[in-house]
Amino acid sequence: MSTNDFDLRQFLPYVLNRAAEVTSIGFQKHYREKYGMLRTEWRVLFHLGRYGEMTAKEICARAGLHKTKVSRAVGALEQKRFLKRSTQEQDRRLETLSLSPQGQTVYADLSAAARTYDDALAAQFTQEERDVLDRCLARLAGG
Amino acid sequence: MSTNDFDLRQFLPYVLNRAAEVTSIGFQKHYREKYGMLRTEWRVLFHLGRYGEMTAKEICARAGLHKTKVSRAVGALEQKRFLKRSTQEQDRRLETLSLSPQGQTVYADLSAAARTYDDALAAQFTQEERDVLDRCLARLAGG
DNA sequence: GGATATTAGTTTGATTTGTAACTAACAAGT
DNA sequence: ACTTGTTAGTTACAAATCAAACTAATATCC
Repeated sequence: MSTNDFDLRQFLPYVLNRAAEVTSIGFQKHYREKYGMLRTEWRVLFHLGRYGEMTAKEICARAGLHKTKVSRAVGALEQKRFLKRSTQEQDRRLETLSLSPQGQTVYADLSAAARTYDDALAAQFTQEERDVLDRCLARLAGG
Repeated sequence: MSTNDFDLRQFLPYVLNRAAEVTSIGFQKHYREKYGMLRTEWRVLFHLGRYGEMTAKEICARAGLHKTKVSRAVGALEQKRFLKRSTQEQDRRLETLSLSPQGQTVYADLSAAARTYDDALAAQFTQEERDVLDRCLARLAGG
């Protein structure tokens, strides 16, 4: 049981983190340089743009984000006029969040950039590799 | 070109990040709860334990970490008495870093835990899936 | 040999994140 | 109605990160 037969380069949390960092930095410039957004803001914007209006709670659940992160991201997106809040009548604790027209434009731009970026990443793999990769990552992330 | 045919769940940077977060949190308790270490400290310790003594510069290159992160991690590990520094004679800017006996014990414990943890993760996959996954991640992380 | 440039590593201050306590609205039992 | 509990979201403070400026040692150019 030597300690020397364990290689960091095969330790999944490590390799996943490095791959995530590398690929994230590449995409970051799209939302950061162009719109001054943070990663969580981008995720929140994406969820609203892709899946339609919803409450902060729902975003937390779908995106796997803590409510304080979502709260701050929503505040920042509101300041940028990318999203609107409207308190629900039947339960005034709940706010329905939705993108403004400007937010929708930003979403359209960024989702197109994301697709292009993802295609470039996918070009490194065969179709079969990509299928396996997606399947494995979904299993890891979903649990 | 609808914006609605792009799914976040197939966007590689997003899925990689979620998988990395989920798997990292699971392993975190081993180094955090037991030894009060941070993720960067654990990475530095691991590099020294696995690959032998080296300078901070080399750790930066191998681990893909910024020098400020390494500097702080080295300071923290030194305070915990897990590593020693020794200035090189021929170039006194360089410090050779190496684990103390105590640090080696910690490394042995954590690398064993890492292997167990990784085996549990790997159990979700067939051997072929795991091979493809490792290959793809290495390609993404290495570029 | 002395000015200038590099390099290894550290420190500082601003930004970002995490944890936990907090407010406000609603629900439910008595 | 009124205490108690729960839920949605915010705020406050501590911890962590990032970028840029800094120090000290060495290398290089004239």
